[in-house]
Amino acid sequence: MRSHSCGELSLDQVGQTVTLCGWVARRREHGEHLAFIDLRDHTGLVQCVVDGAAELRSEFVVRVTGVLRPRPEGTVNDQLSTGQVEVGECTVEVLSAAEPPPFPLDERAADVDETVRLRYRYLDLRREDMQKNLRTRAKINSAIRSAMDAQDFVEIETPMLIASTPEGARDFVVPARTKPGNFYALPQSPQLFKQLCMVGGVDRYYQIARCFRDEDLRADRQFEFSQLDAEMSFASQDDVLECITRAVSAAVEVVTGEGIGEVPRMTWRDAMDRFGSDKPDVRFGMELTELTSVFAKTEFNAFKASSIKGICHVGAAAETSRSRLDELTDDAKRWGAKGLVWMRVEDGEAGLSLNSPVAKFLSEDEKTGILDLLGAQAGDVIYLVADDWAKVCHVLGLLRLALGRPPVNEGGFNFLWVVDFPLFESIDPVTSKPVSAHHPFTMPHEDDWALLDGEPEDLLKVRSQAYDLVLNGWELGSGSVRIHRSDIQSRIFELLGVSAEEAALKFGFLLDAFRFGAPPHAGFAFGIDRIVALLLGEENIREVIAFPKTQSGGDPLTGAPTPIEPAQLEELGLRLLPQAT
RNA sequence: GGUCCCGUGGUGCAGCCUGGAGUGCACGCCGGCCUGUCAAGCCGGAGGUCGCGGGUUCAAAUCCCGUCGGGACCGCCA
Repeated sequence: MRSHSCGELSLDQVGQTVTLCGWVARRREHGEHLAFIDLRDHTGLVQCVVDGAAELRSEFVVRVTGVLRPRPEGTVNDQLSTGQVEVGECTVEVLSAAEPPPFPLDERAADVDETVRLRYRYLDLRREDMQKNLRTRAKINSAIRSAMDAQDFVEIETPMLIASTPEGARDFVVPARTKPGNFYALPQSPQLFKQLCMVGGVDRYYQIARCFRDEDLRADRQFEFSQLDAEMSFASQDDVLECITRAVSAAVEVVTGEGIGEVPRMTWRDAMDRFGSDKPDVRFGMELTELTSVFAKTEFNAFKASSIKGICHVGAAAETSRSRLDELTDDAKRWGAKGLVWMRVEDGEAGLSLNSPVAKFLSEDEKTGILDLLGAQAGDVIYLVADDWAKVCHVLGLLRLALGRPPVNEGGFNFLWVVDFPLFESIDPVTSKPVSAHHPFTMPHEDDWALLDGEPEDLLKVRSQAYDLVLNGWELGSGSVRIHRSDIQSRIFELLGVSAEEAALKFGFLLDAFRFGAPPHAGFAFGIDRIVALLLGEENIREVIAFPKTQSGGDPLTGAPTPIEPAQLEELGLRLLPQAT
């Protein structure tokens, strides 16, 4: 049907008769007998010179046959990769007429209401940006698969219709026609199946898996998403990090032409202390500074707290108005702080001085301590939060991002392994049982096994062999060394307050499997949508998903979700509640 | 569950604060002119339930309340 693609044409093919197929991207008429058509396919644009174009309109699908020739002197277009040439002596066959598109299919589409783009996603996808994103995603998937194959991982597909488990995120649920009143769940991840693969002697498993979580959507979260899911037998944490780093490196190489070297590591504790986040964006400084000891004997009631930290926004005093400071204070309160103390650093008669509503409550030693530890200079703005350690880190971490985070496409690709996550994230105030930070099959750090028999506060100090991969402040994925010893697993369930009966009910098949000879194993999973978005400089994963959903979980193109017929409900043994109709 | 922002011809915006005739700009669309343009140019034209509902008012795109849709975020996402 065609001899060439539009974007591949260059001076090399001059003189050849070419047949091209594509869409009319633009038409420039110069009277009855001269017009220019920009013909577009997935490879790009090329200019066709035609004898009148009255019958052609935007987005008509045409086949053009003509002779490729150099453009006349002075008409070369440097903006276009095919700008040296044009197709002349054209005959044009209309393969499909088209209505005018509802929005411009060029770079201006970036400003169009996203709902409109999604309603006409098939038009949106014709755009160069979207073509690039889809094709880059495909290449990244391919590179990741190659990297995993080369490391002897076996690609295995796991079921999409599985048993629901109460742990973790809210499940998407599918009614079972053959067993009315029962339900399948869509997998939140293939977690249990990949561990069963290890028991099954697979040794190394991987899959680019579709996963489903019925939780509120965000710029970096959809109901359904893809992850590289992997699991290794007879492997340590270091083995996993090395293998995953190779896959990530292959993905990066698709976009930058270069792989990544060793990925730096940071402990969870350091990440929280210095950046106030378990997924620190290390593209910029403004680190949290520990100030608790400065206020050990303070007279200022608001600072009589177990933890005080501060951040210094260098040189920001001039640009930070009083109303902006009030906004930031409101933000801090929304994030859970009791308040936010701000201080403008100014030149005073005797060195630096602090301009702040609370300055009068602070001693000279305290003021000096703040300035010294933060290394503040005149013109800086200092923010302080006092509360318990976790709250202080959380609030200042969010404040740091609000004040200093660079645009998504700046600062390069700063991968980071965050290691030594705590095994338990908190003690439930009602049951006084610890709550798993990762999942209950995560292996505690060997050095901390003794703490498992200690007091509740000791439990919170237990580190796990769990690790996250972070890129520019986005959590790309997480993994852990799994518990393969039944004595340790029993102890963890005991601590979590999960009875043997309950464990058997929820995870019995896995625990059964482990009784038949489970190899030590460890694994990881990272989000494809996220890594592709970041590598392409997109701040929203919808830009790298062909048919994404809106924040409320709808699809403007198909109208999903929709009601179903009463007969369908009947067959499934379901009846709707009055408020659902 | 919560906070904030947005909604005006097909598209992007201005108008709203300070109420006074659907007013304006750019693109697109339709028609005409135009033989070297490339977001072609020039001339003319069509195109509107100001998201929806209610309230205040002599009068509402504009003020108030509610609601729907979209977006960002907190919670949530083992």
